[in-house]
Amino acid sequence: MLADDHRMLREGLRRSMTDQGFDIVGEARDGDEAIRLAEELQPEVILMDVTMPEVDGVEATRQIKISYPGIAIVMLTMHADQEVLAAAIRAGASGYLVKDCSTDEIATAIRTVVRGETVLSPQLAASMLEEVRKLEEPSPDEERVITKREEEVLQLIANGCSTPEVAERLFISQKTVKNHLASIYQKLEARDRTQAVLQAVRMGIIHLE
Amino acid sequence: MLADDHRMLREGLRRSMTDQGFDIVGEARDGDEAIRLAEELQPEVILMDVTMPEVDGVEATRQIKISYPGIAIVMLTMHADQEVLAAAIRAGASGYLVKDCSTDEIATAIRTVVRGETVLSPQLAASMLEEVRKLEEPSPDEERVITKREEEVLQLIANGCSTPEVAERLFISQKTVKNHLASIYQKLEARDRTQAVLQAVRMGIIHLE
DNA sequence: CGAGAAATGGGCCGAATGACCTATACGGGC
DNA sequence: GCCCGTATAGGTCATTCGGCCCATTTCTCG
Repeated sequence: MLADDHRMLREGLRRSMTDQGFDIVGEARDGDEAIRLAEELQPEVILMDVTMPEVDGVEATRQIKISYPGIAIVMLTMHADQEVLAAAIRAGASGYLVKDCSTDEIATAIRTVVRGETVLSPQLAASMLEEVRKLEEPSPDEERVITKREEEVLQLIANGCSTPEVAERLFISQKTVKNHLASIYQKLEARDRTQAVLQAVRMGIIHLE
Repeated sequence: MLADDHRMLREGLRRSMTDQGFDIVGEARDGDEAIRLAEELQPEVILMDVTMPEVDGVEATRQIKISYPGIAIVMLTMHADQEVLAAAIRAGASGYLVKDCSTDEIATAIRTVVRGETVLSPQLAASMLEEVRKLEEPSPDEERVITKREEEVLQLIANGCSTPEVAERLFISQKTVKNHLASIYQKLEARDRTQAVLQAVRMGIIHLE
């Protein structure tokens, strides 16, 4: 079964999947219709676009999987987006392909998911890995709140240095360290070094070693 | 090409993959041999066990992919392990299957990876998602080092309380709070509250709100 | 050229902090 | 019954910490 809001894409998919030996039992133009048709037609596999009017593909997937866990759902998307990918698989999707893949690839994916396996486009597998890898730097830093020097001070404090030790390592006086800290407290709305460091970790400014 | 240190498994794979229409051009018994044979035979796909003598499958994958990015490598493993999965895909593996999957599933996986896509066993896709989801609770707490009371103190400190405030909230004296902190410092090898809280966060004892 | 930010530094002060010592009470386990 | 860990609490002390006042230099940007 197909679920996509673009007629041209649906027709293209229908033709190529039919050529590949699949039967298209129905087509939905939005998430609501996908849910209704899935119930009515009980397809083996649904090729579902992520972005659709009314109800998006992820939500439709969630609802269909609740009622009919046996229906395998392959999400199609225009762009490799880790967030959406995670949401889609959490919703129960068995596959996630970017739309520029070949009809052969889609056919292979369908054959894969009906066997209970999961298929990801390579770009998405990569981006998923990125997400796993970066447990740090979650924020691309909309704007640099903390200056370079302040960041150095913060990092040293996080690494276990006291004020005198930071001063020693940076070759500045304790007073300057305190001044930097005071500035940091203001910017991070912290009232002591502990809160400042925690806030900095949350914001991805500094990293736990 | 096959790479596995168990003869029985290699022979089983060779037979079933041959039945599925694939040609097995070579078999390796360890990671070193896999690297040498991959270079010599230039297989389209390698089915590679993760655990092998000499050089493990992940490292062999990395080295083969550096020299021959065109060779697709499907990792086989006994257990669903997120860490290894991440390492494997970072090393360049195109697929990651648990060994209890059917020969049909392996065949489908091979056909999928030669098309440039990525295949994950559903258990692994699930565990990968878990890893993404749980940005907290990374350690299952091998043993409870910190007592319940100490944990309460730590969490309050992490939430921004000073010693007097912790005392107030827990209805104990400041002195007791300090005693708990001193005990915590010993156990976490920290010398101040900042280090204690950071260490506790690293160990998953407390959570950033 | 002047405004403003960043980085450096000083002094003062009260509160918080951490190290060191002690002590009592309540559990459970050997 | 005794030991040990946990939780409670006290005291002393030097150090650190953070708030508040201030200043100088350098640099960039408009």
